[in-house]
Amino acid sequence: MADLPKTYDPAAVEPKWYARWEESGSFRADTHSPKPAFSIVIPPPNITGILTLGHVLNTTIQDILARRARMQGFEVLWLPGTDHAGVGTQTAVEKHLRKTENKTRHDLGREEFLRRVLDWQDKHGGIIIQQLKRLGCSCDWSRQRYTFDDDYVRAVETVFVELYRKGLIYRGRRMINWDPAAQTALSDEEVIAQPQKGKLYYVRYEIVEEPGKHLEVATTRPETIMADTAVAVHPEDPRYRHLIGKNVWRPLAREKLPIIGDEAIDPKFGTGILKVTPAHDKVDFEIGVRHSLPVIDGLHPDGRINCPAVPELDGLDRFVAREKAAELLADLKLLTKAEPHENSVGFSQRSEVPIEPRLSEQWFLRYPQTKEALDVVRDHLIRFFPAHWEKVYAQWLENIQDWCISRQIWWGHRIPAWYRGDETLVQLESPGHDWQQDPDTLDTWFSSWLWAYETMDAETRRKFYPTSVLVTAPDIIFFWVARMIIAGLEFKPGKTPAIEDNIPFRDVFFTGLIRDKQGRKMSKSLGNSPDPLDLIAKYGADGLRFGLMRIAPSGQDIAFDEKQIEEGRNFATKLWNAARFRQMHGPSEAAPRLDESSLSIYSIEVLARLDASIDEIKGAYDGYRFNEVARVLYDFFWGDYCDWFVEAAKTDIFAEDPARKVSTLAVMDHALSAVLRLLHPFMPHITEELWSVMGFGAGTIQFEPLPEPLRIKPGVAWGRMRMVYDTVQAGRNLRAESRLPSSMKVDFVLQNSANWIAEELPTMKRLLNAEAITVDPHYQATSGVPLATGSFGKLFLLIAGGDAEAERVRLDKEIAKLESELRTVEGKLSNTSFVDRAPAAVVQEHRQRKADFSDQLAQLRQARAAMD
RNA sequence: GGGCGGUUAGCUCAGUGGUAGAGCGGCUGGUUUACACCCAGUAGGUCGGGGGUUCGAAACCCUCACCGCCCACCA
Repeated sequence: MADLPKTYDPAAVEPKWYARWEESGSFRADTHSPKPAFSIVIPPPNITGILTLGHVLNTTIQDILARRARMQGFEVLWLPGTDHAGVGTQTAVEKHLRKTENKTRHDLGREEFLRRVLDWQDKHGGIIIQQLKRLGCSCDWSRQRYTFDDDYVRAVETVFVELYRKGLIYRGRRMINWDPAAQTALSDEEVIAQPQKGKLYYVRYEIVEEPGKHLEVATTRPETIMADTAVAVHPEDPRYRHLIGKNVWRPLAREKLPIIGDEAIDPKFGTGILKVTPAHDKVDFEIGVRHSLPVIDGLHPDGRINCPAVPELDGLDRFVAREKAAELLADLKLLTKAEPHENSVGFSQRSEVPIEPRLSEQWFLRYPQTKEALDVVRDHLIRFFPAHWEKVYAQWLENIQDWCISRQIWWGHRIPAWYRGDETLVQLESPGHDWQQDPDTLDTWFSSWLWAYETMDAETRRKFYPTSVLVTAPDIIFFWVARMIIAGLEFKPGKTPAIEDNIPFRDVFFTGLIRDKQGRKMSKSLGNSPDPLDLIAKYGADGLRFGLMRIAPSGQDIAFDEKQIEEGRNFATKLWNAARFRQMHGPSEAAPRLDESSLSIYSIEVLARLDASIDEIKGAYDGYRFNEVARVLYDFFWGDYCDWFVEAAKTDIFAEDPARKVSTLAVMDHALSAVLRLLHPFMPHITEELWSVMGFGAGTIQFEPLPEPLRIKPGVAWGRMRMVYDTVQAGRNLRAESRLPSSMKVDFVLQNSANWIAEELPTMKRLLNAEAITVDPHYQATSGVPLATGSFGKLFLLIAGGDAEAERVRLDKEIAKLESELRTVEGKLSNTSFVDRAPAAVVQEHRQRKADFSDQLAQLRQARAAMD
């Protein structure tokens, strides 16, 4: 048995064990294993991403589940990989290009740009994998996958072709969300509505048939007036219904527009009249379809105005044009007013600019299996933790719209569609040299939704699909979770066609979001996201993991505080030192023998509490309450085991009776061994190190079975132990209330007649730091003796050496305190700049205090001298 | 507009019908032979407001307020 160093050094221990685990193939999943299967696929981080606290939370939970499953005897597959992250990666490379070469991707051309992306990927890709390893993640790295692996790409394309042939994927000219910065279409999910302060402009449109009379229209977007093709009122609106069928003059790019009636108009908003701009608004587009209105596209793809008829506006950025259009209208005396107005504007999730609703030719998916996807969650074939996410999920599926899957970016899976003139072919291979492939790529999520099974070969799938649990953040419940469920149900990759064999996972655990202390989301731009690698350097991976898990309540947001990580580190140190203490008293037993008849009451107590903790931990795991598991382990180990049991056990350990010592050390071994195993999923490195040093098992802790409760029966021990602890607590309290230094030796008298107490007196003396404890059922105290009453009877505190000794101690304290204060004052007064510059009154006050302190001190010293 | 979370000690959070808890921070005391990344003690809370159910509510019901999130075509 090696000696344990005085302090635990995670930086040395953690990488050592990780390397050994990898070398020994501990994380490898065996498809031929007879053990039952447990599997998780990692939510693939972006290939060029770096580790965030969110990843730490997410992957620590997965690691905990995987490691626990191994100890429970499952064959575990934790399948890792990365995502090519289409828009995200492309944006990063474009930004870099602009900064270093002042070029856009169009300057380079598609081929060269993609070469640059691959360079970028080679340079930055995979960093996050190394970081995950540093955290201790027990993924089967031999199976690492990438959404851009050749066969994965082929699978994505095949799915596209298949869905096209089923008629579920189609190409159409429809209203989509256009990102003018990235210049690509986006799905509805990639648009984030944000309240925006703007103005509501009231614009007068002259009625053609009634010259001089106007209709007033309220709009937030005067720059799109040139693309108006009608004005609309509610057909029942008494103010305006007689005007339906007449016309107005469009105030910019003057043109005759019909006044139409449509139910979609809210008579209570603004003036109750809507300008209809079918090319630039979803509602307007639908109105346009109902009334066969022409569609005028008044914007360039980059968001500039496209309207040569109004040269003042043509070519201006849309937001500049908004101001300018208002000015033009004001000049024409057609702007009545502009009042402040707050409305909700859709922003691109990626480029953070307002999206532009735009009519565009794109590829769409009509979602299959939506009803089935609802059913599997509602019927709990797939269980959500916490369950309230079921409602959010259902709400989305019930209102689902077709998914715009084509993107006008270059980094991604190419759409397998081929064109020649008016002909279109959808197939994997090019039909011939005179055919042009569709230039667009697919939404990244169109590849991610196959992740749960396309990362596995047929054999692996037979053993490990469906996966046991998915651990993810709730912000991708629609992007990923829901779509994976749909993909599983649609493509049926399972071993039989049965629904339960094809859902991608049985449980979904939604983590919380990590926020900073002010409750803000962690973000790069705010700079409020600590680098997990720094935290690992400071506190160790185990400390970070445990600290984070202890404050991560199921599914609730977490306010991050580095203090919590520090506590995780402290807990690791505590564990280390408790093991050191055990080790100092001889070698541990791998299989300690516990003879129930010879156990001390403290042993029985700690074993019973261990039993209870094991039960609580199991219950907490069943509900994915990881913070509860961590809390139970922390409380049991630090409180029950270290603070009470070890301290009480010292009586036996330092005493002469070998039988009691052996028994107590056996209990320590049992408890430590159990704690190490229970803790291993949370703190894999230190537990492995201690397991090995203590010699609890011949090999790695990773596959050791978890401890089972002994079902120890406390009998009379519990009551006795409780009484001892109560006495100790009361005695410590007495001592503190009497303001005695904790180092000062004191005597206690316990007024109690139980004869078993004699046996426990040495332990009570130790815990109370008492010189002596006398048991006397008939003790008569003189008045004024401090006393406590409780289950133990009465406890009296006697100062060894009598009251005089107590007084001596008290005086020494006060003298020391006064001396210190006096030094402070004298220090100030000897500082010339203080004496010269401070207000005279302040200096005077200090002099007074110096005099007072000196007087008091003299008196105290005199009194103290008189006692000797 | 609809939905979902949350509001408990200075801070971060536990606690789902039975005497308000932990850690940190504060204060007091401590070189007790595992650990100062520690030990002992202690102060601090009309559990967001109001109403109701109950012998009893932090917890259950109603309502309001505030914070956060999600969904939604009010220009």
